Amino acid sequence: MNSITHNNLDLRSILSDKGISRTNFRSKLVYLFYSSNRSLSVEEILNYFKNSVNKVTVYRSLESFENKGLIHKVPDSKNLMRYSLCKDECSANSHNHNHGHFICYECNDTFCLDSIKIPEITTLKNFVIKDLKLTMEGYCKNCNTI
Amino acid sequence: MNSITHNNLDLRSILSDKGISRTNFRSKLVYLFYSSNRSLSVEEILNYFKNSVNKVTVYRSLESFENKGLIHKVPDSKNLMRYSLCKDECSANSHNHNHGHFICYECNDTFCLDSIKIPEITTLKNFVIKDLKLTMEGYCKNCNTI
DNA sequence: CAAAAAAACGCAACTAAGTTGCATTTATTT
DNA sequence: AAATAAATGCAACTTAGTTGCGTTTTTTTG
Repeated sequence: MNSITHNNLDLRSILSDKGISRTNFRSKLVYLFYSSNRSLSVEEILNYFKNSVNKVTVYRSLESFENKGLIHKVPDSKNLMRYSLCKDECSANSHNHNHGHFICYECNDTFCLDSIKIPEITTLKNFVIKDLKLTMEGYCKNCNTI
Repeated sequence: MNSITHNNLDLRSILSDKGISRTNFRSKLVYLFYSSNRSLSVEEILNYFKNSVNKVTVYRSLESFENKGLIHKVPDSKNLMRYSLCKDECSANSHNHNHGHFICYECNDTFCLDSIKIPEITTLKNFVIKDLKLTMEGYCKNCNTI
């Protein structure tokens, strides 16, 4: 029992492949991201692990995951940070998130909206764009009770 | 000397028109927004007023300005909140920010990019979009030293 | 495989942004 | 001008996130 899988993915080899140390906690954390398939906040992660892990470890693991191109940050308008799995085209050197995010006010879930392409920015002469985010907030398809 | 003007705008009547109390501090704050014509953080506002105003007052004034459709928040990826003047089409009931923002890593200034229109979102069935933000970060035309 | 090196971990203490309650002052309404 | 409503300042608090350091775990290397 030395491998954790999800949809035929060996999650522990994902850590190795990305150059992330395969500690007990990090293996469980990457499994949590893949199996829940939703964005997570630090608070949610701490609740999930029922305080069996220190918040410092969570912050440092998320930082490492982000640096190695495994997850990316999605800040919401209330200044709460959420973390979401990257698509394949992300790596340590370049995050490519050319799609929108939707954050639900009710359930706090984040949806990566691949269908919404962000237009190429060609009108910004002499600006160097390092990061680009299209963020929507409101009520998602599950929480929209109108 | 009972009016503060900027580019023929009577800034104090702007407060009255929006239904915001015309206190000493709020008059100065709205003048600061119009005259600097850039986004501001709470820290920058406190520095500008050299601690002659309490941070609680700053937060509550900004909250009031936002509720009345005078300014809007622009969160950056480091979870630092910035505040920026609204365009005319904003009111207490609806903020319409159908344009992108650019935040400079170097000078922290925020640029409202009216030239970049955000495409209409038509593909999100059963999602209720309450807020939409296109945010870019990098180096602005003044700080881009390449 | 064992030793050495590097990285991750937990703890405690800290920082910084933002909030709350309440008494006082200032603005607005009548 | 008096009554009412809103804004302000203060102190204390909350919450997210950070830092330093000694210990444990993982990875590298011979």
